[in-house]
Amino acid sequence: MARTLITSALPYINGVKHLGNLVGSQLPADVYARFLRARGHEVMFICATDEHGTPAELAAAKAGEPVADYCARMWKVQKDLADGFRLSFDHFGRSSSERNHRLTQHFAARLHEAGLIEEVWERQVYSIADGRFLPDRYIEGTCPNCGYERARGDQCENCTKQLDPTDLINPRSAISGSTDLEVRETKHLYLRQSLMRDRLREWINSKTDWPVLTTSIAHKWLDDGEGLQDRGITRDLDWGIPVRRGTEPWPGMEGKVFYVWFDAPIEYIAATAEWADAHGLDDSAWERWWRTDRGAEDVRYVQFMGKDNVPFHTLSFPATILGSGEPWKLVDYIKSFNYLNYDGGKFSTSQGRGVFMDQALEILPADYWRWWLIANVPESSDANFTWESFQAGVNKDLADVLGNFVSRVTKFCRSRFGEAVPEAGEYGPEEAAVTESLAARLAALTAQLEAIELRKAAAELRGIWAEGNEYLQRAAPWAEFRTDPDRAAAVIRFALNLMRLYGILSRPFIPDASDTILRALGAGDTDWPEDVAAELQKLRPGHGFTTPDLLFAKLDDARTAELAARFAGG
RNA sequence: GGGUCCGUAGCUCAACGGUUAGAGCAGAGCGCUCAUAACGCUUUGGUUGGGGGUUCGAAUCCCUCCGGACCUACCA
Repeated sequence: MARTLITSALPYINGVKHLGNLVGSQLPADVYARFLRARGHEVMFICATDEHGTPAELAAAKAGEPVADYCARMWKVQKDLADGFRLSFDHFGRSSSERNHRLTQHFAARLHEAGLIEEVWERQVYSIADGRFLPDRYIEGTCPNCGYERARGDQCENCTKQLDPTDLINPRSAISGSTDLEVRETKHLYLRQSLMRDRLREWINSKTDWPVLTTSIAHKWLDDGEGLQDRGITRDLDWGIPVRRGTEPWPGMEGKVFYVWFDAPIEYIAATAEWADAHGLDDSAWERWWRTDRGAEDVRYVQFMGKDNVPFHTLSFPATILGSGEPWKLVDYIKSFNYLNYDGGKFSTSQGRGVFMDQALEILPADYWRWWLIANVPESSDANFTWESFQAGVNKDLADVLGNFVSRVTKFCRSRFGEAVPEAGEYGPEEAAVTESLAARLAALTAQLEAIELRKAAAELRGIWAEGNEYLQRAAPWAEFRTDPDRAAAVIRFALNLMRLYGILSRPFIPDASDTILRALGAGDTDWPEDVAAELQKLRPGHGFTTPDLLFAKLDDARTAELAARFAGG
C-alpha cells in the first residue's frame, strides 16, 4: 500500500487566520489527504501551530496573558477552527511541545558535531524600556534615503530601499516608541548553510518535476550574490526552545532560545511523534514515517505552503536534515501557492479587511468556503476573492448543479416509486453513453488530483455533476413515467447511483455534503472508484433511502451586498 | 537595484510550438416541467497588452516596450 506523508505549513499562533492563509496550505493539503485516503493510501497528515518568536510574545503581552497561556488558548482556537473547516489532520500539534524541544535540541547537537554550527558575536539593538532585543523590523525611524518617518529597520516601506537598523535617523522601538536604545554585543549560533550549498543544489536539481515557482526561488537563494548565506538560528527571547546540545547545556548560550525558523519545520517531525504519543504508540510508529532506516524509505513526502515559505523548505530545513547526517526523510514534492487577495487588495488583520476563519463559519458552513476556495485556489497566480464570485460559485455550482440534482432525483423517486431504489427496467444505450463519458472524466479527475492540480480537478468535478442533469434531461423520466414506467424506474435507479458516485467523488472537496448524500442513500463505502460501470450498479433495486433536506442554500443578492459592506474594512 | 511570475471573451480561467484559441459565469433565443424560479439545448462575444524577430506553423520560443503582482535572507 502506498504511503504518503503530508504536511501543511504551520499557521502562526498569533491570532485567527484568514481565508488566504487557509487556502494557501491547509485546505489544499486536506483535499489531497482525503483523496489519497479514499484511494486506499496510508496517509499521515500533519499540521501544528508555530508558537515561538517576537510576535507571539507581543500578542500575549497585548492580551495581558503569560505567553504560554496565550499560546495554549490560541492553539485551541485554531484547532477548533480547523475542525470546523473539516481539516482532517491526523495530528494538529504545537511547536512548543516537549517533543519538539527534544528534537530541536537533538538536531542542534548533531549539526554541532558535524561542524555546521558557528558561534558568532554580533551587535544588536537593545531596547532598555522594552527589556528586549529588537528584531530589525521592530525598530522604526526616519529613512535616510527618502525621509519617510516610519521606515522599519529592515526596509523602508515608502521607497522600498533595504536598510540596516543603524541607518535609521532617530530610531525608536516600534513596540513602545521608546528611543532609549543601545547596541549590545550578543552571541548567536549560525547554521553554516554555505558549506552545504553544493549538496543542496544537487538535491534541488534532482527535483525536475517541481514547479518553477519552487525551484526558481531556491536557485535564487543558492546562487544570488555571494551564494547561500549562513543563517542565525538563535534569538535573545524568553519564549522558545532553550538552546542546548541535545540534553547537555550549551556553554555561553544560557538564556537564549532557538529561532522559530529553526524549530518550526522540525515540528513536522515532532508533531508526528506527538501523534504517536497521543495514541499510546511507541517511537517506531512515527519513525516509520520519518526515518528511512526505520521503514520510511517507501514514503512519499509532500509539503504544502504559500510561496513565502519556499526558501525555508527548500534550503534551511533540508540543510538541517542533511547536516544531521542521520537518515531523516527529505521532502519529495513541494506544492506552493500564490496569494489570495480580498476584493483587489490584501487581506489585512490590522485593518480588519477580508474574511477570517471564525467569521466565515459564522456566515456559512465549511463546504461553501471549501468549494469556492479550492475552485479558485491561487495555483498559477494570485487569486481574488469577491463576494460576487463567491455567491456565483455557491449558487451555480453547489445549489443549482449538485444540490438540485440530488433534490430532483430523490423527490421524483419518492413521489413516483417511494423511498427505495426502483426495481424495474434495464440500463440501455443512454446509460452506457453516460457511463463511458464518466469513465473518461473520472480518469481525468483522478489524474488531476494525483498531480495536485486542484483548480482543474474542481472544474472536472463540476462537469461530472452537470452530466447528471444533462442525462436527466435526455432520459426525461417524468415523461417516460406516463408511457413506460419501467423505463422511468431504470433511469431513476441509474440517477440514484450517480448521486452515490457524486457523494464519493465530492468527498475530498465538500466532506459534509458528501456525508449527507451518502447517509441519505444508506451507502457507507467511500473508496475512490476504479470501474464506473460497476460503481453505477452498487445501489441495488429495493435499497431504501431517505430524501435529504436541501443540500445547499443559496446566497441571495441582499445578503451578499450586506456581507460585502460588512467586510469592506477601513 | 536583482529575481520570479502574470497579461487570452464583459468577469474568472484553459489551451505538449500544430485543425477553426476553448470552458464556467454574465448576455440573447428556444425547450422541459422531476427539481432549490432550478435543469437542458442553441447562440452572441477574441487583432491572445503594443511592436519586432525565429519558424512551414507562435497565445506558446527570442528581443523590446507598457501594465500588474510577488520574493529579496532578523515578521513569520
